[in-house]
Amino acid sequence: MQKEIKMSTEIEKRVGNLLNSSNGTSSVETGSSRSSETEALQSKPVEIGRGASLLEIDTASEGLNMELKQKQEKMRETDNVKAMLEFREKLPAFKLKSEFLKAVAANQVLVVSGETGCGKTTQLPQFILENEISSLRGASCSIICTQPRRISAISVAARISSERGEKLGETVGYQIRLESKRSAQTRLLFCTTGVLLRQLVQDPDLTGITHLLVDEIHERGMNEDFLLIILHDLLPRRPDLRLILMSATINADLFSKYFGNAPTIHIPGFTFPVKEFYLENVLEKTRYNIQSEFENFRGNSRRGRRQQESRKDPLTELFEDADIDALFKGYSTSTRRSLEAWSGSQLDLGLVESTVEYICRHEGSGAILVFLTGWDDISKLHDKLKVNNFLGDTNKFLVLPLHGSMPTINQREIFDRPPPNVRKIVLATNIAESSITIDDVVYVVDCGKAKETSYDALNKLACLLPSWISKASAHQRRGRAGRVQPGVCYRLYPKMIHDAMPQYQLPEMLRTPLQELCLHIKSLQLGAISMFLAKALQPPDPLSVENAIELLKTIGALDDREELTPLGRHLCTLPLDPNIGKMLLMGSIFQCLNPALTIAAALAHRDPFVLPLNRKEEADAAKRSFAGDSCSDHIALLKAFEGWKDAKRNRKDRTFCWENFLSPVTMQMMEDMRNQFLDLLSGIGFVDKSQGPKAYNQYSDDLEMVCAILCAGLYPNVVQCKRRGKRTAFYTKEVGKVDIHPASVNAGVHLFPLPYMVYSEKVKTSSIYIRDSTNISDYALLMFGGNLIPSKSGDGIEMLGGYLHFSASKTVLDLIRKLRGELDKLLSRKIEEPGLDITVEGKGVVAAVVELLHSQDVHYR
DNA sequence: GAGCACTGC
Repeated sequence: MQKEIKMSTEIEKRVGNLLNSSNGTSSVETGSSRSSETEALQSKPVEIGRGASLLEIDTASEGLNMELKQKQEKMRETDNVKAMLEFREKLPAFKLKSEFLKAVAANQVLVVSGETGCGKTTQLPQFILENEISSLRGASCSIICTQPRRISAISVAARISSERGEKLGETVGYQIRLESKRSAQTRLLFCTTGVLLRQLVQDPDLTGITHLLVDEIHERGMNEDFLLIILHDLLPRRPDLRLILMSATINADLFSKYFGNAPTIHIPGFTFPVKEFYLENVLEKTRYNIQSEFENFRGNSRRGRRQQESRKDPLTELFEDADIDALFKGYSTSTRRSLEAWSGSQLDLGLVESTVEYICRHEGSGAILVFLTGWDDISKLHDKLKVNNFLGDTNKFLVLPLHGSMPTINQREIFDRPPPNVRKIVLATNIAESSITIDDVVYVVDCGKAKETSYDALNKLACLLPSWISKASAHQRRGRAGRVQPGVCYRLYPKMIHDAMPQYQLPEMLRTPLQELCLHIKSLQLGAISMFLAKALQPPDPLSVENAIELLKTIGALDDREELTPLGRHLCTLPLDPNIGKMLLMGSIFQCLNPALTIAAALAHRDPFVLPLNRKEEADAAKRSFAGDSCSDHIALLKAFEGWKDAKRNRKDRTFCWENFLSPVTMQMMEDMRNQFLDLLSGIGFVDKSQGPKAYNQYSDDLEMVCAILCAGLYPNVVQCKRRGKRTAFYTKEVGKVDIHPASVNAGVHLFPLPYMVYSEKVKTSSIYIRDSTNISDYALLMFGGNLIPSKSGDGIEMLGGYLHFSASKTVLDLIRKLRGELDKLLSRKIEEPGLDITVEGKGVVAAVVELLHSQDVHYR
């Protein structure tokens, strides 16, 4: 589609005059649009600073060694610590203390496997600390233990401090993003894996660290897998460093092999037994009658179903091909009929409800935890339980939804024991599998599925689809029932399906886009990206790696030789997705600092808008009112934050959040992250804090400019809006037609003032959705999008590898090319020399760009 | 005509 750009002669004249008025830029080559970012940013590396290491160690002094030892021994005599010790001695880990310490002394790498409740996380790091201190090495030891989640870093550090009879932050501390409790005396530090990875940029050899424990590696998170590759390379350079890998029992051998058959210690678990039932047993107990969704089709319902649904997962197919009558001979007719009708691809909420009802009627007291896949299931089951009210008295039940985006997420009710005779029923997603632990759960109902991300490298598409969980996850879910007493787990899928489940989930590195990881690899100077990633425990698909590198080149972070450009080096210092980092930098450069900080914080963290169960329409309206007529989810986020800041000044922030369906915790996190970004921008010279906020916000209230900055950052995430009669259809280069996500402020809007959208997230679920979007103009794209390529016919401009075409009169084209050329020159100078004041140096160019952006609405309506 | 797994710097 050729897009014609009509510019009024008046605008043409005004923009031209402004451009020509700019300092010393009269000798512009008009055809030089290719000399933009990527090329111009290649020279002059930016120094990546070296700072202090995570634990600052005093030079080991004998006096301090003795002092630490005496203090430890003195504390052991206190009643408090004695009582703690009594408890600790009952943990399975305690019996292996000396074996563990011997193994640590004798081996550089040790793998410890242990089930939940064995005490490995709280005891093993503590054993090392105690041993070092009593061996008079307390002053020089420096133990780090990484955790995948912030909460566990804090809670484990707090637990160990109290077991030692100390205050948190003395010898035991923690450090997570934007929050730490540690001191000069801290010898054992719990941090998130992400914090350690950032620290590695400044201290690649982990100088001074004596012991490193990496916990929960069986989860196969991206950070943990990444860290293991780095450590694999680091160990030969640091023969004195001790590495202890901690994993659940399941796949300890894999890690041992990766580190040259490192010795393995196993610690038995310490939880109560949990009985398990599968679908066939549950049906026998509940007598629930599963109705086939294809009951209306002629003949065999299963065959009818198979004809209806073309592509199914192999597990579901496996069961549908099974001979039910032969396999389940001993079972009742009604169970067999239900098994015939059961569909593995669709959750039967009636079955879930009936199982919950069965537990309430026939089992003893104790909370029920139901694992479901998402918001929809939780909402529907919640309504069903409330409406059907199967046990008459609603006061006897406390039904609580537990979903990361629901406003109830921070309520204490979830953890509190309900009053006697009241049964707590928690309807949860995967969040209750490892992030949130509810102690009093005795019954688990597991639907066997979870929404899982995957990455389609061919279409460069992230997917979020419900799929069967792994045996490891099923085991973990079951274990949630046995924390305080023996429990029961009701699995709402046949045993046959369970037996066919994959042993483990695919590692995150194989399920996610890799651009942020690739940038991190470059910043740590770990060599060629694909060579480095090939060394992983399970290396990602080369095509995924290629896609990530290509994207980094497109946005100008890497050059043709895959080396960091000056822009790329700046992006390395920002803990953000490269596109969002670029948006932030561009915002600070073009005088939109406050909006850029806010939008970057909102996109990097979770969505501050909560999704309440019953007041969806109101929540939707609140979001739309923030967006006004901007046609932008990003502007809605910005306005919501600004409103919150105002409310906070008047101490009305709680009410403001409640009325506008915002999460107070997320808003606070956004504010803290903004401050961190501001510090980092100041560190690399883009912001001079002594200048005050006004110095960087000249265009912060200029909507066109803010949207242009979004375009600069989010490119090449561009959507074409095409009019189809009274509606608009949306297309991307990679996957063709897409839909606006129904939660977007742009959903249901039929006509847009401007011809393009930029977005930060595109996810395939039931359809391919653009989750957040901002409507932008041709001029925003021409000034801040990708490089301008002359079209083959010579009378236009192309972008996005020829996907977008623009045509205009020769004078207009020349003006656009000239202006863009000047803008790119200014930008590269600024990026090489962040202190440069573009309001002085590039006054004319910037003014001309602003003029052009403001004229955008004259040509599309 | 429709929908929002979960972490982390």
